[in-house]
Amino acid sequence: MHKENLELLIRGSEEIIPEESFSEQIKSNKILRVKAGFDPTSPDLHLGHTVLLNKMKIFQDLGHEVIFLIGDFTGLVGDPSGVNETRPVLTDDQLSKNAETYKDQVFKILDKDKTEIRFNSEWMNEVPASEFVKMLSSYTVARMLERDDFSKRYKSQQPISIHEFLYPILQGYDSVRLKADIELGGTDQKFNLLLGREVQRHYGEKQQSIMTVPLLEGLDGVKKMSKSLGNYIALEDKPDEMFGKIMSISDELMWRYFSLLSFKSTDEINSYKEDVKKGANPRDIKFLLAEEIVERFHNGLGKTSKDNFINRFQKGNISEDIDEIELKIDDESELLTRILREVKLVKSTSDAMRMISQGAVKVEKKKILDPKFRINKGTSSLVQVGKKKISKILIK
RNA sequence: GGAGGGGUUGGGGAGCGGUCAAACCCAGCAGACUGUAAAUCUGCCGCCUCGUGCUUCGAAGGUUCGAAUCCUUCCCCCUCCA
Repeated sequence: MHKENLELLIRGSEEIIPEESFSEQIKSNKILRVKAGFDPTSPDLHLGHTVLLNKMKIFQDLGHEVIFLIGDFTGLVGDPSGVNETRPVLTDDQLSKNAETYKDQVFKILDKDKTEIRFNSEWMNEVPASEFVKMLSSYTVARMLERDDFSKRYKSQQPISIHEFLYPILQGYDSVRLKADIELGGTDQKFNLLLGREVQRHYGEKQQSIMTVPLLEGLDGVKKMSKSLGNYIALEDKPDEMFGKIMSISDELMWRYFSLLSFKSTDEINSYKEDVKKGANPRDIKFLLAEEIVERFHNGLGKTSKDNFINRFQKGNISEDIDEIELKIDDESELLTRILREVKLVKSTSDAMRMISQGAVKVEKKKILDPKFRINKGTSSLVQVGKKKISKILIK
């Protein structure tokens, strides 16, 4: 029983420190407090986050107390992990808004009734200065500078603000306040997680064990999935969009996604690999992945998305249920370039001009090459820019 | 506080009085080819009313027919010394 649980928890994780105390904790039969922190800087949860959330869910299913900590206070500081420049400081307003959005999304995976949601502003706003000093004395500048991202920035003469040193310490202090037994995080969080142990010791508390999970690469297949890099698949993405994004990843990356995101068994995944080796079209295997994931976040729509996809890209049909956008104009007709900009199919008029000159723009499936092309009032037309951007626009 | 170096279009990084909307690389976008994959090739990659148009090179002034390039002041970053 214990052994099985342990295996279940370990599977897919990157590193557990220290391993012995972790396995003892699991074997102890005690209900453990498992903490994972989220920075409310990007309001959209994406697939990258789900690797961690899924792990949290497993702890939850085994009866442990899972704490979803929203770092609204630490968000003011900004996590320096893996960043080569100082992060911009967010306003209170942005932070609270982002935090709310998080809450809505996280229960697509976690069990609402079994999850403890906390904000670290809860205690951080009340910490007296004397306590703050004590907290900061738990670590040294020298050790802080050993850390990879800091030392790189230091060497390459990039600025490091003092408040950035605070972040890992504050995160560690959260563990003290929450009496965390285990803290989970991405591999980029290793330093922060470990520092939590130091802070706990400084406060005479039991030290947490830490578990890191792999970081999911973004659509580009190289950098980690993140909102700021724009290479993400959001949980809130529409089914067709989600399906399309998954289909656009490279074949290589697909296996990575299978192992980190799919709930299919390892055996099953291996058999897919065999199929591809024997000549199966990787695209068809990718369909399975895309369908599974869309299905998970949009109940019952996995199959529909797949059909839409095939229809649109393999058969060249354009599905009927494209949202129609209305655009009001003053004159009897309007320049296509302006329409494209208004409807946000392009980012500027200049961009529209470029797209047209490159033959990327189609109206009612006919390529438009005239930069002065106009559309009359009262017509509804299907407008495409490139392969992916399609809108039905009603000019009023 | 002192000495020196530096801030250029998303990132990196040239330019150092006109030929600069600004080399080059990366990222990105589009086209061809495809499996909306990868690779490759081609083009684009500030803004608009698309013109010998307009606004850019940390900010504000100044010199000049002409400034990203020179001068002044200010802001910011880095290094060394204190």
